[in-house]
Amino acid sequence: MNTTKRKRLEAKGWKVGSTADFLDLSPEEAAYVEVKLALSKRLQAARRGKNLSQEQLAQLLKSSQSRVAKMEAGDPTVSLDLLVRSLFALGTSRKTLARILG
Amino acid sequence: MNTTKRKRLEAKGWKVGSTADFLDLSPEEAAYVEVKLALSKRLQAARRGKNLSQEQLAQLLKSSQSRVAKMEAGDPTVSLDLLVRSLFALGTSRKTLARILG
DNA sequence: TGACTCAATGTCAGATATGACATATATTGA
DNA sequence: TCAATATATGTCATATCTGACATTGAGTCA
Repeated sequence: MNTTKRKRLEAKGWKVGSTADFLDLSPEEAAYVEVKLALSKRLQAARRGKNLSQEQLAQLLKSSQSRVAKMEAGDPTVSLDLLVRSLFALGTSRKTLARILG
Repeated sequence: MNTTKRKRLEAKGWKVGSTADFLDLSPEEAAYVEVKLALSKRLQAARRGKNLSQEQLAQLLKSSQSRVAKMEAGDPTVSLDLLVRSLFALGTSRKTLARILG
């Protein structure tokens, strides 16, 4: 996805609405965004399920509270890599990861 | 994963061997690497299945032949984001993606 | 009220990924 | 064999992501 489109999404606040809202996204781009959002949600759920604060999770990940917040908010500057590694760090299995995506 | 570990992996040529070879990887790191490798393999299979050269795929992705080669080789400098977006660009569905991971 | 914890958001310097390019090494077909 | 074509590998400037920090606001409890 190019930067232009990202900024547009960012401006629109694509973290909150349903993915169907995002106009003029190619199917590939939409799928990619959906995947990221699904992982975001799951990350938050996993963290809450373990009764961890964002700060605590940040320590576990050797990251920062603000980045955790951005991960959970579906911020466009958060990579899939970081989301996936964070989920693994929380004990999510490959199988579960697959379930999230499918 | 930190750079140090990455470089070690890179030096060892972690693209070729089985993932079990990679000593002293935490379970999370191993899972992450395995996921990337699985996607790499699938990308190459998908490309070949469509009888596309790396150069042709690169054009489709607006990337370059060398980066496609690195994606397929499981090069550590290739992000999950790029792999996933590339698979989507080749028509892979979310469901299929999930199957690759699970 | 005020002190405290948690989470959201903006910014930025440094780290990492990227496309592009050069070049080397297959692989293929005549 | 030769010459195309395909793929691998190294490098680099630029783009993007990252952790860290500051700040804000919301919620809780006494």
